[in-house]
Amino acid sequence: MPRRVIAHCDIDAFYASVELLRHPELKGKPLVVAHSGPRSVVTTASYEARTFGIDSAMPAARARALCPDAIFIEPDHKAYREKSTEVWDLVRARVPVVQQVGIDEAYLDVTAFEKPLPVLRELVAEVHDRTGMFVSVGVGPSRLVAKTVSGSFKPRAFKALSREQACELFADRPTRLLQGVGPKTAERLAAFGAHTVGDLQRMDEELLIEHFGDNWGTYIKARAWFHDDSPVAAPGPAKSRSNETTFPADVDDHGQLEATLARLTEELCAQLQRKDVAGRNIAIKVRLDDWTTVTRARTIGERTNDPGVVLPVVLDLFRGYAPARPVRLLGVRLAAFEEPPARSRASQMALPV
DNA sequence: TCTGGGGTCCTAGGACCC
DNA sequence: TCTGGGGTCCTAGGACCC
Repeated sequence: MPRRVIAHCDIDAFYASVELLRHPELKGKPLVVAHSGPRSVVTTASYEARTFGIDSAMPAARARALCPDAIFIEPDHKAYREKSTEVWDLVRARVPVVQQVGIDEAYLDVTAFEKPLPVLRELVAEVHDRTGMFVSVGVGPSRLVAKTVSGSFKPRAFKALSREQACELFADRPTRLLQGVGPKTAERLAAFGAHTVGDLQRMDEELLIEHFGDNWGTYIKARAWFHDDSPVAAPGPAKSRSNETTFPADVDDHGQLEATLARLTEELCAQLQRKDVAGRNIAIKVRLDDWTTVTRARTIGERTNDPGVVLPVVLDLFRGYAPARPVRLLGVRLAAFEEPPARSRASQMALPV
């Protein structure tokens, strides 16, 4: 793998920062962007709110308990999309290889620049001047190093680290720091005594492979040493689209559940029609009051985005499962957007010439 | 204080075909 | 009466990410 210079750019407290631009009088106050429902979670907390222990994905009710004086703002996704476009258009105007990840993050391959850091400095300054957003930047030989650096030094991070420096600097941090190690893997690793990145670095690879499988064992061991050769590449077209909703209170009336499935299906099909894609795989998702999650799927012969075709399948899948407990969440999903596979010889022969 | 919504990728097992 | 090996497609669940 030839030498690479990768940057990870992350807009600081993105949604909260957009709100502060529109409501400058709130500057310095703890700000929480979250929907108002009883089961909503925090989308973004300003850094003032984070000092109270509030963080993304936390139940909004808990955030309110932690900081009763925090100002809660309903998300305005249209405004965030527009601001996001402004920011990443400026980035793409200066850097040709950009992989956007979500609304507020991107990886940049800046290997081709003779002096990447000054280029990135100027970019951060320009983005702030023209959009009001602060971008944290981590730089390293891989996406993993860049991402870990930006995440560890934000807000307003600007730092470059070699792989060796990352191995040393993050050795005492929890394994969870590594992108790819989620709560479950961190828990399993802890059961082997691997609590920190350094512990994982020292762990016997054979033991990891034995317990985590060939792929995953090799992968997390490499991550602990910050080895990562994944390229910065624009993602391909979407492989699936879905629409789901959590009820404010659990629902056990099947009439109401089916009406919700009909609405979700209509909305999803309308979205697919706007994007001019159609799928052959139709799936439903049902989450019960005890948090068990069940999916049922069916692949049909022809691609479709017609609710008249999709809804009967959705309802059939739902009736086949017929949840016996109150339902918390319902979802509908379409996938398999690519051309159907070539027909088998048998079915070809069955067709008239 | 109970835990959103939109995605991706991986695994395991079964059906079916050659 | 017992029993191959490989490949593809599909379903269901789970982990993870933003």
